[in-house]
Amino acid sequence: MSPRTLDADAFDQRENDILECALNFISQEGIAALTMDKLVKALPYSKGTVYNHFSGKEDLLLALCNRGMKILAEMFDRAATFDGIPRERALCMFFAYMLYAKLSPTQFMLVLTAKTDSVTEKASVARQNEHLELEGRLIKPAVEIFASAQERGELNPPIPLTLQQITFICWSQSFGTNALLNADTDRCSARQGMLIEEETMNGMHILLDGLNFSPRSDQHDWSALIERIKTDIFQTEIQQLAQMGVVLAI
Amino acid sequence: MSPRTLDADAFDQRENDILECALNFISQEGIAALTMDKLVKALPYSKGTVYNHFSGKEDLLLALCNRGMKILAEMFDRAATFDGIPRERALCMFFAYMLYAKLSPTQFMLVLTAKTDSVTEKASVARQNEHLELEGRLIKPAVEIFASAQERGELNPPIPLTLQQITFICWSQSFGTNALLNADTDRCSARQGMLIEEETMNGMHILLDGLNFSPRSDQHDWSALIERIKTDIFQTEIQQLAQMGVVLAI
DNA sequence: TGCTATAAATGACGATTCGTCAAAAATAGT
DNA sequence: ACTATTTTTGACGAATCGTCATTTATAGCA
Repeated sequence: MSPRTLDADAFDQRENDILECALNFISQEGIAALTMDKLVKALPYSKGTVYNHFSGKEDLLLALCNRGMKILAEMFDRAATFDGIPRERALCMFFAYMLYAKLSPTQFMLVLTAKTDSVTEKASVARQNEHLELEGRLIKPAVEIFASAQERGELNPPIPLTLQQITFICWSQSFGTNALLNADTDRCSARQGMLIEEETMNGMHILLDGLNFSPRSDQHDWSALIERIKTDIFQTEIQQLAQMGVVLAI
Repeated sequence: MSPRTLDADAFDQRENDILECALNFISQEGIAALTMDKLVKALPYSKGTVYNHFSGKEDLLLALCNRGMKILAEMFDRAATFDGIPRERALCMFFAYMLYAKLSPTQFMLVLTAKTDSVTEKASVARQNEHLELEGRLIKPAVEIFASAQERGELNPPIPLTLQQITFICWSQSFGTNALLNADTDRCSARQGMLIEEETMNGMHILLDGLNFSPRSDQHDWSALIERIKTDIFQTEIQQLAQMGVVLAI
């Protein structure tokens, strides 16, 4: 009556295979060079199967972006567990964002692509909802850090702001810095000599000082904090960067 | 011996026609729907002629982005002439950025597209150099404002920063806010209820306070400043927004 | 072990899109 | 009117997209 073949996790596994293959391709050849035909050729599956997972190229790109955001969410969760005062935890979180941008530049740049109309217009609704949910999940630990700071009286913005607004402002800063500095930097005079790791920290300190988030940037040993973050929380990521030949400037 | 037909400004005029047509198309149908074939059909020129101006679709998009940046540069120049203290002029400038993003959302979003690899990889080198030069031109008046503030002793960052770094930090903040809030906002909980005009100003005040850029946010009548900016400098733009049915929340 | 009903995978196909280039049209001097 | 040269044209081939009729694989059943 009902004999059939269903896949349980095999489906997810295969979806991951496809995404992994697409990421490899993009990393080597660039987004522009990725076509569904070429991707299929590099895959042990057929075109129909790929289209069974993704409604099209844009949907696949957004899925890849979301996959990266899950990794980032995990890093954020880890940052939230950092054993320190709220301002230290906040810095740890945005340090994680910068680390992700350096570690997976291709996937980070997909966030830009995802915010582009071309994708917004063609990716599947389900995938876009997933993207928005992930944004919410990313924001959450940050809001909690600011909340705990507020409870402890360590956060006193000069103008009335909700926790969401405070989080959003920091997110904007961090996003902007990563987006602008992840692109080729040498040729633009305005960005010449800027390092993503330094400017992320500079921007954050200025912002947190502006929020009256104590202790202020000149009342604490922040370089010691960076060292602790690097060894205690993100040792794995630092090692991965080292394997890529990247050494942080801070 | 040498009889021929050359175009002087007619060439530029036609290039502008093409861009205008492309912008109309994108505004109505979206970037994804724009194809060279359709664009040519909507144009009194042939495909070869269009390709005589632009090396391809990406090149055209970047040209459109650059065209918008020229308008923005003009707005920045106007902002720099604002008769006020440095912090007022700085706010005026980033107010202009926000205004541009609201006034020409399509063109603002093209900046994101322009930073995407697909474009970076396919647009012509000349167009990309133009883009970088325009970025430099945009930054310049901002640097000068911070320089004058520094001379007057009104700018005392808690950590040592060059004028370029200070400018970059503010640019990042502004760029991030505009980019994140220009996209559809309702569905993401993290951005719910956020207004681009409010958050731009909030972010800027926090940042400038963090830079010890006097007078601080709570030591001056900034709402009066906004009114002056709206009537004295950007009256035209405010009217254009009004015609679009948009009224600023501030 | 066959047999069957259904799910899943396949890849050939038509429709678009891109960018090119040989041919046609336009132009200014003679 | 003729000519040398620039400019425009749009038909073309290659590449890409997404679909869908067909084929293959599988699980239960006799």
